[in-house]
Amino acid sequence: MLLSDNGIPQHRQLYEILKDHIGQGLYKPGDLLPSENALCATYSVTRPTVRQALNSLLAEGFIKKQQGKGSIVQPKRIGIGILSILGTTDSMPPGTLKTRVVDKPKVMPWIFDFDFEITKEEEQSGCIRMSRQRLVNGNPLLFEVTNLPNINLPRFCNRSFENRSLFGILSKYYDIKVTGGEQKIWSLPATKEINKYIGAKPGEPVLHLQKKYETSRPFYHFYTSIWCNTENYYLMGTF
Amino acid sequence: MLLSDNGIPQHRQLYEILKDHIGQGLYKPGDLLPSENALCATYSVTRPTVRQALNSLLAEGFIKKQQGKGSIVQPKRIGIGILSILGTTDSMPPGTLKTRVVDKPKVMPWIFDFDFEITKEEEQSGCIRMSRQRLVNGNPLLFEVTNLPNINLPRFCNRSFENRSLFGILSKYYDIKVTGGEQKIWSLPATKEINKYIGAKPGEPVLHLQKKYETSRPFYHFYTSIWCNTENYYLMGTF
DNA sequence: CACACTAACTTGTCATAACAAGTTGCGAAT
DNA sequence: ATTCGCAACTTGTTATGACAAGTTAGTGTG
Repeated sequence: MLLSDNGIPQHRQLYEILKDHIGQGLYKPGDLLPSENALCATYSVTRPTVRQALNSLLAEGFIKKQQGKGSIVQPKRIGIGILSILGTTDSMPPGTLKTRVVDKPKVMPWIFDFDFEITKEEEQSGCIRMSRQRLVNGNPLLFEVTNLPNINLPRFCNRSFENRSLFGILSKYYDIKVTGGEQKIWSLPATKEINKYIGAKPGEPVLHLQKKYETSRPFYHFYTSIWCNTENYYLMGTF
Repeated sequence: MLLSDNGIPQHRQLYEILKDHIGQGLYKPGDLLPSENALCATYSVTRPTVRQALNSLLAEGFIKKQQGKGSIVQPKRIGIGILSILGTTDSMPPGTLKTRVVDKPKVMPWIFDFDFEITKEEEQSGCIRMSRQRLVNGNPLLFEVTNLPNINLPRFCNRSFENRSLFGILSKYYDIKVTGGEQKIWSLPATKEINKYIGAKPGEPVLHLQKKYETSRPFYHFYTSIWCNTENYYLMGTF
């Protein structure tokens, strides 16, 4: 079991493999991952590579590390990683999240209902805007509006996003990977509009996130606004 | 300028130095830090050490890195890091945050108004509880209740926390450093009690965080609840 | 003058090596 | 049977070296 020489760094490949294994239950919460040296042997890489992969898993809360003991798999939690670099889909245990497209992606002028500066080039290119509703265990919990600059994304508006990950589509078809970003968080009363999608009665407190994502394509950013009904669920993160 | 051989790892020392330099304005937003090789030479360490320090600064949003260019100092933002591993005090630009102690630290039985499990040992030891109000530019914005297990913290209740950092006191006097943690975030209506401290009228949406901190002392955790008035400010983070 | 190329930077990735520090289990001594 | 201590693990830290990949500024050509 070794890693080929495509363009993807080895530590990234190993990260994906281990994340999948944890997601599939091959390692259960409380279990130890194979030791760093064991992973080195299994995948024919060296410790710096393995440690980079493990540090990514650590940063996103999938494992904890304890010196002298090992890498301990953490229990899956609703919303883990939604505050970190993961997309909404990747931050939920597989199967718990359903996505319903409310407004299909459509090219339009920018609507500045989010609070980040965009560049002139982004503004002139126009905006691809879509909105999606997210259901956790059948309950509508999140409403998400995504704005992407309309730069070199052929056929984007024709793709299906029903129950599929935006991050996955950007990565697979356009080789755009999310490298980081920033977010703003606050609390506000639900509006009638929001009520329709996440079932929070108008006036009830709702969690609001605005995110700016940076990507592997230079100067290409995109922006999402998320409204979250936190009456019965909360967002969770590790640090 | 070299780093001595005390117990603190070199990458940690370099991290602190660079964080201070950025905080003091020696490097301004948009500036490049010295290159990795230059830092190696200046502090007589090697690249893995420098890169570990820079990665910590990156994770907490103080810098961004760009391949081929360098490490770019980021603008200071209100609340940066409050969602990450930094304490409230360390996550604000120096001078903007004032702390007022509402209830001095006091030993008492645990009050489970927070939503984390604690161990039997923690429960039996009792709890040191304190509450503080945080003012940003003179405006009361945050109300913070801290619960620590009463285990081997001599003279803790006699110390002054007025305008001082809990993280700093734990580190300086008890050699307890925060190594990580988890948090839950949701939105709820302000109560009369909360209204007194952060000026949000009862019923208005308020941001609520509950944090569990893990420390360098094995099995020692502490817990904070934070209420935040987000009418005019928001919390911000990077990822 | 405008453009293309190159050299000299930067960070990113990865291999190899050694020792420190924390954890665990086993075997010997009590 | 219990305890102690050591050996064999684990991750943490740090050094050295090499090459890949992205940026920038200057150089030379058209």
